[in-house]
Amino acid sequence: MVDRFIDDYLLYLLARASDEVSAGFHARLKSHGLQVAEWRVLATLSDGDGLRLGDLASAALQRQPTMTKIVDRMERAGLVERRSGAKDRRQVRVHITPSGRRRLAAALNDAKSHEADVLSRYGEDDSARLKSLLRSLIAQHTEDAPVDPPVG
Amino acid sequence: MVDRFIDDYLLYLLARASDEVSAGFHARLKSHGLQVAEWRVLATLSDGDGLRLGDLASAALQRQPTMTKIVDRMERAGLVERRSGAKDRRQVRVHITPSGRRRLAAALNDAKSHEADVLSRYGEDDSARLKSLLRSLIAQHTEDAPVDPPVG
DNA sequence: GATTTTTATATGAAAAGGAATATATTTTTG
DNA sequence: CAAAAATATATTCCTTTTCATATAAAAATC
Repeated sequence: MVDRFIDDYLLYLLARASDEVSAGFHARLKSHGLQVAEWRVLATLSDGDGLRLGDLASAALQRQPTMTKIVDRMERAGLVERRSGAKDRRQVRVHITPSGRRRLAAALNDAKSHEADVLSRYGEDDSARLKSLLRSLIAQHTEDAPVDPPVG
Repeated sequence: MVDRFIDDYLLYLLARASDEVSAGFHARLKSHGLQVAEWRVLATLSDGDGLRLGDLASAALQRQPTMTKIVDRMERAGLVERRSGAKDRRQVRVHITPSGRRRLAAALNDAKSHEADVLSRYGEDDSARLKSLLRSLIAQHTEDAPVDPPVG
């Protein structure tokens, strides 16, 4: 059981940690009437001047056609709005609405207290180390789009 | 951009790290004709005497009704089989087949080299620390099903 | 500057996932 | 031991996602 490859496999540990640690908060989100991706959309749009739909998709860890539909839903719900802003008329900039902002505020409180609770088991050092390692993993795979990817 | 709450939010860092780090390997899986959950099923069943469907579901980070359908598919594909083993006749034990084992072996090679590649940027220390922190997060949220959950 | 290529978003059909519940079996309780 | 509660898996219906591709606009090329 403990000697299976997968139990020490980085990708599995990451997925499982994400899954288990998030479960409680994601249940809270549901009670706010938000899906996980919708929460990420609101949190991403909270400041700044809107985001292009494609950028929003990658920020929320979704594919572009999925984000089109998420924004459709959220627009219907009045949480965000599309503005055909820029000079490039293909682009759609998505903005958070006042109603979206209110919804976000509620979820944000839960997010903060949940995170504090999770990290309360760790000291400053370990908390910082954990986040730093995660950030480094993200950076490693974001910056470079390798011409000849190592394993494929 | 860097000062948004979400960019320093543990749950987002975990999800994003998992997503980005896994992307390359998951693409490889697809070329082996495997979905992520299917790969986890095979890797989980690789040793031992089969697993109950429900245990398999949580090992593969899926819900039980989803796992029922995954096992349906994989059984049709000849990768696993259901055996109505135990004394408890409600239980279904899922076993990997020789064909499933062959498919697993191919994916396993990719998994190992991919992980080695990801971790090659880190020393022994950081690699161990990362895995240890992840394991600790998992343990924290697995062991205890708190009677009165902190945030909900 | 017309044609080709690339980029951004949308659409549509099919696959997958999720919540609630059904079914079958076992365990518990009185 | 009969009735009730609990457990394991399956099923149904509905929502969401995915893949491939369409559409529209900009950029690049000749």
